[in-house]
Amino acid sequence: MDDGTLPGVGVDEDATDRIICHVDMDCFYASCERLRRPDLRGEPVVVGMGYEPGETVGAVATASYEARAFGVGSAMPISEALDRLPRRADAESDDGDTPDPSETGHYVPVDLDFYKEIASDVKAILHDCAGVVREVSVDEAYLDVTDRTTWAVAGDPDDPATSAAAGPTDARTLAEGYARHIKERIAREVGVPASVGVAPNMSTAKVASDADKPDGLVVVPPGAVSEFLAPLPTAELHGVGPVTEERLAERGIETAGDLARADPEALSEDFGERGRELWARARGEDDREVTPTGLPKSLSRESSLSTTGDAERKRETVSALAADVARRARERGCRYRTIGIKVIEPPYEVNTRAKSLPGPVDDPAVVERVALDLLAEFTDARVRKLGVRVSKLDFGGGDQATLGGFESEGDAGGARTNPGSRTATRGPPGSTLTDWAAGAAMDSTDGEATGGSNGSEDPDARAFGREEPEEGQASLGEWTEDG
DNA sequence: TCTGGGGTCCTAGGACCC
DNA sequence: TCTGGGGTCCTAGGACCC
Repeated sequence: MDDGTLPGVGVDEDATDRIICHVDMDCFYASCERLRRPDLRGEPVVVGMGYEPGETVGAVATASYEARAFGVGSAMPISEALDRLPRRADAESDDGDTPDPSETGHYVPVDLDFYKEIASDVKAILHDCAGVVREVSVDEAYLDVTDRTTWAVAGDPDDPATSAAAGPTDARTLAEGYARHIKERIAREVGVPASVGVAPNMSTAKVASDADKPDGLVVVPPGAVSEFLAPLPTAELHGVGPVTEERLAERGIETAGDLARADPEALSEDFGERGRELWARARGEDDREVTPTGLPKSLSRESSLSTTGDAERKRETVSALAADVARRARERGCRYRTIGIKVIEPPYEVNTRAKSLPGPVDDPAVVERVALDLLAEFTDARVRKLGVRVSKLDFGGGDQATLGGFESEGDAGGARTNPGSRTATRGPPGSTLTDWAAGAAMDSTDGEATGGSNGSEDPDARAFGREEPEEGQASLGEWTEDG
C-alpha cells in the first residue's frame, strides 16, 4: 500500500490517476510591462507602488529576475529596493556620484488593468487547453487535463536527451509534451513566460511549478510524487508560511519528508485540522478536484497612511474606501450583508470589526455609515492603515424571489445599477432594509456624539439593535426571522 | 428545575497566498 | 524586510435554538 517511495511504483497508480497542471506566470507584472516596452527586456524591472514623488509608503509588487539578482524581492518596502537597486532615471539625471547604469533598474508603477488584459489572453489559451480551469489569481491557474493527455511514456525512456524536463523520473510522458505545448502557446501567442508543474494532484503540481522558475517545466508522474517532495524544505509546501515553518522546525520537522513521516495524530493536536492536511500534502496526497473559479467571497479596499491620530482624517479615509468598495460591488452586480473595517495600529496590530445586516443591500450610504460607526471605537487610536470590506456577498442569481417584485423592469441585463433604496429584497411594505440600516447606524453615531444614554454600551448592540428595537424599528424582528 | 448535546450564526483574529 | 493591497480559509467563543 505504501511502497510509493520507489520510483515508478505508484502511490496511487491505478487508472484513475489525474493529470493536473499548475501554470504560474513568471514575474507577470514585469513581463507585461516588457510587452509594451521592449526596452525593458533583459533589464532589471521593479513594478511597485508608492515610490513616486510625494509618496512614502509602498512596496514591490513584482521584481524581474534581473532585479532579484540585486536582492530586490516581492513585498519589499520600496525604500529598501531603491537602496539595493538604484533607479535608472536617477542615475541619468544625477550628475554627482552617478551609479553605474549596469547596477540600476527600471521602476514602473502598477497598472493592474493592463495586466488583466494580458491575463485574459493567457486564460483564453488555458481554457482552450483544458476542460476545467481554476483561476487562482491574475497570474496563476490549475488545469485538469486528464482527458486531454495521459501519463503514458513517450519516446525512448533510456534516452537521456528526452528527460530534460521530466523531473525525478527518467521517462518522458505524453503529459509532459502536453504541458510543453501549453507553455509554448502562451509564449508564442501572448509573449510572456510561464512555469508549469504537472502532477497527479493540485498541491504537488503547485510545488512542481515553483521548482524550476522561471520558464520551468517540472513533471512529477504518479509514482514519483513522494520522492520529489521528500527533500524539499517545508516552506516550499503550499500552506506553510513563516509561522508554521518555525513551529514545525521546533518539532524537528525541516523537510516535506520529515513531515510525511511525522505522526499525524500529534500534528493534528498541535495544528488542528490543518496539521493533518499538511501531513497529507507532504505525502503527496490531495484529492481535491479542480473546480472552476467561483464568485468572490468578499470585496475590500485598504490604504496606508503615515501614522495619524487625526479623527477627521481617519473618517475621511474610511469614507473614501467605503465609497470605492460600494462602487465595485455595484459594478459587479453584488449585494452584501456584512460590512467591516480593518484598523492597523502601530507597530502592526490588526483590528477588525464587522457588522451584519438583516439582509443583503447595495447601498454606498449604508457602507459608509456602518464603516464610520465601527470606526468610532478607534476615534482616539493612532493608525497606520485603514480598510473597508464587504462580505456575505449575494450575486442575485437564485435569490430573485423578491417580495416587492420591483426588479421587473430595467434590470434584465443583470448589472445592478439601481439606487440603494430599491435594493432591499425583504421587508415590510413602505420601508426598506437600507432605510433601516442607515437609520440605525446614524442614530448610534448621533448617540455617541451627544453623549446619549447608549454611549458607553456595547457598540454592536448600539449600532444594530440586537436588543430592544427602538421607535421606528419595530419591524426588525420580521426581517431577522427569515434572514 | 436542571442538564445535555447538536446545530447555526456571528464576530474577531490569525495564517497564508499572490 | 518592520510591512502594500486584495483576497482565502480556519478557529474559537458566545448567542441562540431545539
